[in-house]
Amino acid sequence: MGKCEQCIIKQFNSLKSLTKDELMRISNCKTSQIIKKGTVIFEEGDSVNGVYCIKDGVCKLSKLSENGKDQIVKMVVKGQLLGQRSLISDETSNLQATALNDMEVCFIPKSEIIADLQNNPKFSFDVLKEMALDLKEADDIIVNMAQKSVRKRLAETLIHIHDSFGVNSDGTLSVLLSREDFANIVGTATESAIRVLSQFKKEGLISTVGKHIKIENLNGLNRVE
Amino acid sequence: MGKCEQCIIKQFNSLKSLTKDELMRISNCKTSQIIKKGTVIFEEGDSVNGVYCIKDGVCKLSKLSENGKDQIVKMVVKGQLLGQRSLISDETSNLQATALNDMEVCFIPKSEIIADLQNNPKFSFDVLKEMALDLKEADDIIVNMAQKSVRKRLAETLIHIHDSFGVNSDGTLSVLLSREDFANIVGTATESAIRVLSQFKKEGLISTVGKHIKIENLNGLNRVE
DNA sequence: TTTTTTATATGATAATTATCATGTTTTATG
DNA sequence: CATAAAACATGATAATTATCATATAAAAAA
Repeated sequence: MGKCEQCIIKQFNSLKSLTKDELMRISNCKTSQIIKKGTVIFEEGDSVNGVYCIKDGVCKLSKLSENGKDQIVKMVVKGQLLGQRSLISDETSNLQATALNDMEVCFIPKSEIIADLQNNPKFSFDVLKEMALDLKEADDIIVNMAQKSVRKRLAETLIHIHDSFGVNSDGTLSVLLSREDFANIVGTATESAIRVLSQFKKEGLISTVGKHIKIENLNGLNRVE
Repeated sequence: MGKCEQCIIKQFNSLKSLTKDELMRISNCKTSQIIKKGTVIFEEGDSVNGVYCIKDGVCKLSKLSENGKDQIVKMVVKGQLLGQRSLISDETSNLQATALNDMEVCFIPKSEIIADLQNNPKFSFDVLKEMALDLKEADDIIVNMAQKSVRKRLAETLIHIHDSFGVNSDGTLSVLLSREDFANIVGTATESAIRVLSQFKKEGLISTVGKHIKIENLNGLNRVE
């Protein structure tokens, strides 16, 4: 099993601010896991007793609404930490995490890392920074949900996935989502998401290779209202 | 001017975790301000160089959308801190803060308190906790915006204001909002908010005394779909 | 107080989005 | 491979919400 102090993934998240000693200690108690696509990593109400450092793959964070739909609130990708909030609060999770593809993660027990949050100000400040960024992004999503059309939100979602998570060698979006996932990000009915994507295709804004989506006209997508 | 170390307001926010020495130092550099209703405390793009401890009054945090509407993302009331994010990030504010009534605040310059965030783990952990709570609330709002009707959202907004901010002696909601504010919380057109409130009134769920709203049937409001 | 402005109210209509129905394609499974 | 299940697609229609128009009431300003 790899050693945290040598792992390059940590450069992309707050674990980079831990000292070598702290990393070595964590390395000894972490567990490395392979998580299959579709697996629920934790669900609403679970006590998440640690953080997951994502070495590979993507997962979605969602919350079940009373109408039975699963609203996706955020996607967490390779390099990022999952479950940071479990370190800060003793409450159970308010979100569900589900793997969107096969993932490789390291799980660090809360008991092992919580002291570092108290003792290493650089680390806690880093966590604070990430949380502040998450909050800013959440605020933006609220505004989008409240004020923009489904068409616009879906266009922005495609652009966001393109810009933040990148594309495969053939130009298709590297994060593969079902139409239902798109609907659950945008907050609309699955049929509506399908319809809008079909429309985008007709307009030449995107193309599809099987389930994979490729952005053909980024400027056009940006101009969608 | 009052002294922070003797001020009871701090019990309601993370400042309670500062030591007496830290509080005394802060007390010497803070400025006490009266902010008139309607005043913009800071706007999007401003660098907010410190935090406001709210001794009295309420303000709204909003973000201007491209369609010209001002989406209200959060309300900050007496006892809470405003502008915590300025301590963590050097970015300019992504939100505008506007006083909803006459406010009394203390402004603590960032330069004076930033070191405490680094040196006092109890304080920084407290800030972290509040940020985590804000994030959880923001996630909930995203789900509501995405999945619930205007009618439901407005009912929930009334209940939230009732439960979190309390009522006056006559039972009316203590936070006085215009119909436009309600629309901007719920993310709908002002006319729609007006219509739904009129409907609630007809149904006996609420009553109005001038601009003031009183919840007449809390269970009924809870049952709104 | 009178005037002007702003906020509230409500109708008519249009636009957006959801829901239901149904068919096709793709993917999983025996 | 055959068959079942899931995902995708699209039409028809209903429900929700926005927009525009206009009227009234309340608040602010002269």
